[in-house]
Amino acid sequence: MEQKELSHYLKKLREAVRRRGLKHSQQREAILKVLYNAACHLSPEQIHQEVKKECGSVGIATVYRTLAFFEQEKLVCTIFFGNEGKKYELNRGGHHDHLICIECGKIVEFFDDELEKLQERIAKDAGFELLSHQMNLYGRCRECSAVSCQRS
Amino acid sequence: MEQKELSHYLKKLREAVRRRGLKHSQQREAILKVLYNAACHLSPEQIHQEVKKECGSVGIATVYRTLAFFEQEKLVCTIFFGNEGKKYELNRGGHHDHLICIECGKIVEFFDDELEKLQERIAKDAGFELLSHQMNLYGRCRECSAVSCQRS
DNA sequence: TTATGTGCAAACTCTTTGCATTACC
DNA sequence: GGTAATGCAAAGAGTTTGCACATAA
Repeated sequence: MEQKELSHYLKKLREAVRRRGLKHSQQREAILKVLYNAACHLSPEQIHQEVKKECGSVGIATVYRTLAFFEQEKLVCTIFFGNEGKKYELNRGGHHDHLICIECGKIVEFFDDELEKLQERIAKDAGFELLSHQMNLYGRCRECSAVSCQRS
Repeated sequence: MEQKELSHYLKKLREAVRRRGLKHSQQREAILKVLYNAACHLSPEQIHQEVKKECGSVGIATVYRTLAFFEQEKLVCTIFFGNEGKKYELNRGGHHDHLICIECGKIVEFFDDELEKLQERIAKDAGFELLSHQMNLYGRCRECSAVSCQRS
């Protein structure tokens, strides 16, 4: 999948703001930048920390309000990671699912076409019109498996 | 899958209690009964309501402590339903996943062998030792799809 | 009798809301 | 200038913890 530039997402944000008759704000752009630069999925608290580095004083309330707005506008994807709660990532257009290491917390993204088709079939068989899904696979990554072998 | 009786699960509970050198308690059995009789996945608050009907005064703290214990002992399965938070169901032994209607909240359980195998393959390809997974499919059920057709 | 289990209330975490002030158009 | 956006603090929801008392072994 081709990497899009930050300006692409800033443009989408400005369009969404205009469409809804809202006003531009520095904070929304700053939060979008943080999400763009993030290597992984961030919690609201983590986003708050990052945005403060860039934008001085930013309230956590603004982070929550902005994330809710981004979610509605599909600028971000929300993922629930078990006990770790909601996390956010920039919606770069490519749907994917997650493998999560229960030892070190590493998250690996993957996409599997066969899986997507299978889900469609399952939903159809149950009479459901499928809109979205979330699949998390929990396990031990290669490194952590190796470590636990050494221990035992 | 054959339906097991309540006594089967009570026995498992008593074994777990003995194994850990703990003491029997009425509240734990009452909570187990509630889970056994539940038609669907219950939130801690719902479990609390049900247990109070049967057992007079039961603290919400006891419900949380007991659910944590049941979870460790694999007597219950925990499911995260998006914004609705953690829910619990008795572990009846048969793993399954969930289809969730975003209109009416209906939850349909399903099991698909092909899906299980596919997950194993995906995890293996990524070097993960798969321990568990959760897959939720979100969509509109047959009834709700029909209603929204009428509206439009 | 002694350790575990419980209920209650307080504490804590995460998230949302009200309101005065600031920033955008 | 008018309206939306923000920061702060307070309020809520959900969950956990401390402690005195109750209860099982």
